[in-house]
Amino acid sequence: MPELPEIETIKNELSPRITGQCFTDAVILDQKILAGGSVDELRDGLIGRCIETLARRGKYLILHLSGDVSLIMHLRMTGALLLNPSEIDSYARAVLVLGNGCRLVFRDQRRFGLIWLVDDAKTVIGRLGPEPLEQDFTPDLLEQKLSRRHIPVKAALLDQRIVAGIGNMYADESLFAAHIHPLRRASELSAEEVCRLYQCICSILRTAIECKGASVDTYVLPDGEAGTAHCEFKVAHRGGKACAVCGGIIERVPIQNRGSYFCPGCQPLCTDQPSA
DNA sequence: CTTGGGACCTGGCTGC
DNA sequence: TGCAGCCAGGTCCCAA
Repeated sequence: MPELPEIETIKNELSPRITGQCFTDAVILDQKILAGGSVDELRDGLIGRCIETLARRGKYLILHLSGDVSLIMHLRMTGALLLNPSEIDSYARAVLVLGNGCRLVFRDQRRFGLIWLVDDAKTVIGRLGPEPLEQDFTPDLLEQKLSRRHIPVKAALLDQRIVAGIGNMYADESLFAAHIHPLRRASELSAEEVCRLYQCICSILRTAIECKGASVDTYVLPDGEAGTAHCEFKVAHRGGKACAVCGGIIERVPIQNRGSYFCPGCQPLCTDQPSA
């Protein structure tokens, strides 16, 4: 699933290859990919505009275009952005053609991914919380936000208004690294625990970016290569397997209808019983 | 205001 | 072998 490290990787890989290029054509193969407006409106708004910069906000990829317009993409669960793929298969939803001949293909099995073309990016990303790897995200800010929420801390980490870009995989990995059970109430974490969680979130995300993302399910880099961040996973998608730290069996519990994986030995629900 | 649950979508897996 | 049913999950929307 593309989360912050995967989108950051896609941005980094695409940026040197498409910055400065103008759109010469846009073929929308599945109208459902458009978050608003018609196919003609998108084509009219896109063709002739140049890509000035690429940015990422949370799990959104933002292409700042000439004329103060932004093309925003969200890959949701199974989306991928491919640059000049050898084949355009039945899962291709949009093909964007650039002046240098490059074809940027939005591929998506489950048809949840979305594209916006807007004058003001804030209409799409305005509600997002702080960027976890930026300076304005601090342990104090995280503690302040978590203290008001009486939901499981795992659910709080998935709330993009609390912190942007964390999804199911990296929430599980961050909680494991911080030795915090995913069902602990967000508001009941100690200041020390929140600080630990903050450090683990930053560390887990940075490592995943260095690995160019986690290729579970359909995520690949724009050139079709796989990332390797999933090789570092300790609990995510490892239900029933042995914990590499304590040897216990990794369990799965549903939280907000999402599978949450954790090690009951390393992440005790009771805080007064230190882990092995 | 907060919280919880359903909808969206389809490939892959399980079980009969 | 065939098929029904369920699971995966990011975000939005609605109800309590």
